[in-house]
Amino acid sequence: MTDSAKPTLMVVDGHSLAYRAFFALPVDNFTTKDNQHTNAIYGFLSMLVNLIKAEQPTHLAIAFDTSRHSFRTDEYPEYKATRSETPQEFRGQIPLLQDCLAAMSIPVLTKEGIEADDILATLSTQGAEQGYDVLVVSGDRDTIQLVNDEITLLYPNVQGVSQLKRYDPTTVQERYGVRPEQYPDIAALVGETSDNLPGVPKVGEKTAVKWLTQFGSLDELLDRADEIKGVVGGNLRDHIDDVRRNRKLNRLLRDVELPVAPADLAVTPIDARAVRDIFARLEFRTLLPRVFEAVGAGEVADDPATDVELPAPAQVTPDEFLSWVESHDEVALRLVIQSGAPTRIGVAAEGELRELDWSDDVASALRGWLESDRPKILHDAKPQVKALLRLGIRLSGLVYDTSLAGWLLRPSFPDKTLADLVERYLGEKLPEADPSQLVPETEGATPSQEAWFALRVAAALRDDLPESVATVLTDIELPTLLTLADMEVAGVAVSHEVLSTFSTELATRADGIAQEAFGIVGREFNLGSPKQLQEVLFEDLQLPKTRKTKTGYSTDAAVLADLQESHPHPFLGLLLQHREATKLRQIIESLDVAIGPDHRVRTTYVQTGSQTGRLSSTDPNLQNIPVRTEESRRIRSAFQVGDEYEALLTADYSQIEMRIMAHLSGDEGLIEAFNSGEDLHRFVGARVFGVDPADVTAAMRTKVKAMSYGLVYGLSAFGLSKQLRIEQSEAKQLMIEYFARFGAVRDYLRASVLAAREVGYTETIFGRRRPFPDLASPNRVLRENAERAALNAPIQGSAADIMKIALFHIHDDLRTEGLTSRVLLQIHDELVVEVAPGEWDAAERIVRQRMGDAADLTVPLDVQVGRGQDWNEAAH
DNA sequence: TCAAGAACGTA
DNA sequence: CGTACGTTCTTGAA
Repeated sequence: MTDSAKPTLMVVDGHSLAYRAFFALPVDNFTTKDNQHTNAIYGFLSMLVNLIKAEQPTHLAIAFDTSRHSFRTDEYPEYKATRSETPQEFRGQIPLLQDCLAAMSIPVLTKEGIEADDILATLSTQGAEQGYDVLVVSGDRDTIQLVNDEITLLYPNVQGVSQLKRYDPTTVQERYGVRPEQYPDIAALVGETSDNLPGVPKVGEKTAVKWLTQFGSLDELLDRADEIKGVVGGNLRDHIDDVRRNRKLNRLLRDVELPVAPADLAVTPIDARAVRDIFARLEFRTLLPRVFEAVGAGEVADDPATDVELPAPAQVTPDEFLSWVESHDEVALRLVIQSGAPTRIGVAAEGELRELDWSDDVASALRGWLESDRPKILHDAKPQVKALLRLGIRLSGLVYDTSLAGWLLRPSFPDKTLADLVERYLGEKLPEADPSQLVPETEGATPSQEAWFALRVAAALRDDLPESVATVLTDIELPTLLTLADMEVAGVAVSHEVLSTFSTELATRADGIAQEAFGIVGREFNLGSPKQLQEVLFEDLQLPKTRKTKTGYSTDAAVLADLQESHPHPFLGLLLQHREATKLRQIIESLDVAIGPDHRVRTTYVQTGSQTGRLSSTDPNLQNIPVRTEESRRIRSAFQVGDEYEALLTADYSQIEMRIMAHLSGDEGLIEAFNSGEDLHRFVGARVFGVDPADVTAAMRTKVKAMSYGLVYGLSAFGLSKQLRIEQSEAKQLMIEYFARFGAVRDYLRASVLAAREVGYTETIFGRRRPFPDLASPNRVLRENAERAALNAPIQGSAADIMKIALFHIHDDLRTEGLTSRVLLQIHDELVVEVAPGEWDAAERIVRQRMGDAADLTVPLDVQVGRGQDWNEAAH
């Protein structure tokens, strides 16, 4: 251990150690879901954490090479020339590693034309002179020359980076037989293959050490080279120039000009929030606590303060509560909800808190205020709005929802809870009771205290939210929230009878199929197990191996269809049928159990559930009810008009994304297509294939349709060919022809991604933003994924904006016109409305008008409306 | 008990 | 090697 009286300076060669980690750790275990390799980052950080813990450095820096080019390559172009290109998968990790280090407040040092080891040499020399114990951590043997009484080298073993060997002057002497400063002489004689520095032939470490001991120094040896006898003597004389060159190149620079001195490298507190963010992005879970432990809890700069002084809630009477809230312009409100009903209410404004238990008296005292436009700030308002709705109270004056604001600011990183936001935007800790303890040690925050936190988070978010995004919150998301609350409370009537009949049918059929399949295979097994299925397909039935997955070979529907074509086998068809039947049955079952006592199913729309601005639907998901096949639509026929209502109305936007594409790109051809009244794909097909619209064949239409939709997703020729099952060359030709007629579309898409790279985010027509840091990533896979998503985001996002605007306007119109009809479901581009007796015409008028006018585009928004007793019937 | 992966439903 | 979601099941590790 080091002398505790002296400060310890640790300097690390980031490049060489990360490179070793890169080869030591299997990449398969260290790849994020979006394909970023992280093995080098993980390995390096893991080693670093262990080092920090073991050595407790007071000063720390990591040095990196800037490029292959350095003053050494200037002098000797062949230097390191035989090294194979560092893999892209490695290089892509370096910037991310440096981001991690930045978050950990560890200085990263680089200098153009200088190698990391020269930086280490300079810093360690300075450190030793200035009275530090110095630890050099490097995987490069040249750093052995730095070792002295003050400077210790930690050098990784062959196995990797988990074990580091300590070299002080004694161990160097033992291992190499010379003093540390003589090591470069040995290396010069022996040569260094990895640096492409040839030494003297037939001279190894043994001989080199013997010579140096004999002659005392390298200069002396070279001067008296003719005294060496034999073949090696001749070799030495022949290669004297090489040896001199090697010695020159392997001397590390100790006087590099650096912007920092050892004293500037004092260990500083880490940025806990930044570390958490980047580790989450890299999907490091176990590393986080190790980092915090190594640096010591007290040294976490941003670690949320747990001892924030909370204002005390004042318990008041309902009347006092009311007069208090009425005396404040803007208050934060928090309702505690249990089993869907309020149990307690708290408010906060200007650092003061008021709260009380919920009761009928409270409800009647506060109803007026709750339903007034007096400004209210909530966190995750929807469940609270719903609880009030069930009591017949319609919350109004919702001016801010911190959950929505947090999501709008960072849609990719949903800070779900108030605690998350408090930590991120206030750097404090929201007191939470430990739910795992029956009698929690720590008291959770009271409702008014939570309101107080929400109030302050709202203030912080208002500062951070760009104006256009704030407009999206106020003009789109908040009205949408109130609409969704009504939709969720309403639910949709679903017939258990229709479902259970169908389910029984499917179960019988699936059993029959399974038995038949087992007969063919000759044994019974679990058809739902991909693993067992692979045995059957590729071993028992000897079918050719398919596309590889992480765990084996794919057996998905597309692959099975391909197999069926190339190697027809009755089992394959049965398997597909079995899958279909069991899948439908699953969906039916999950729907069936969700039916409430009033025969209605209530979903929850997650307003912060997507990165593009779309809604998502859970418990159950009503946005993925099957529709594609005739049979599966039987499930939709179970969604029926409720008692007291007359019909279901469905309304959907036709080709909304292509219309947005036409609007955003300004493509004359596409705009004409939509204004012509002609079927879009027929029109496009006519242009692309140079025929009359009437002569567009079904095949042509299919192709341009796939192309048009593919455009919105950033489709490649490869993907297009795969989907259409045509040659890649044909797909390529199709794309060429398409863009020849609709070139502005391509121009727009290119420009849009380029602009996103510049500003770092995409924007919808209405100003909703989505950040795309990866557009600048050196990792190709990551970057190209980001490019496709960035291409799609403004289009899908604008469509989502438009639908939300239409949705809440329809909702509001229905109410202001005093109608009972109500919106029940939103499925991205479709709405389902339950129409009360006698209200059909009014409802249809409102729906058509509001959907058609939701946005002012250069092309019309076309709306298809259907009517029926059930969802399936209404779709026509 | 949990997380990951495969598969598959929707727009 | 096409975007955005949620759910179900199996499997293997904890």
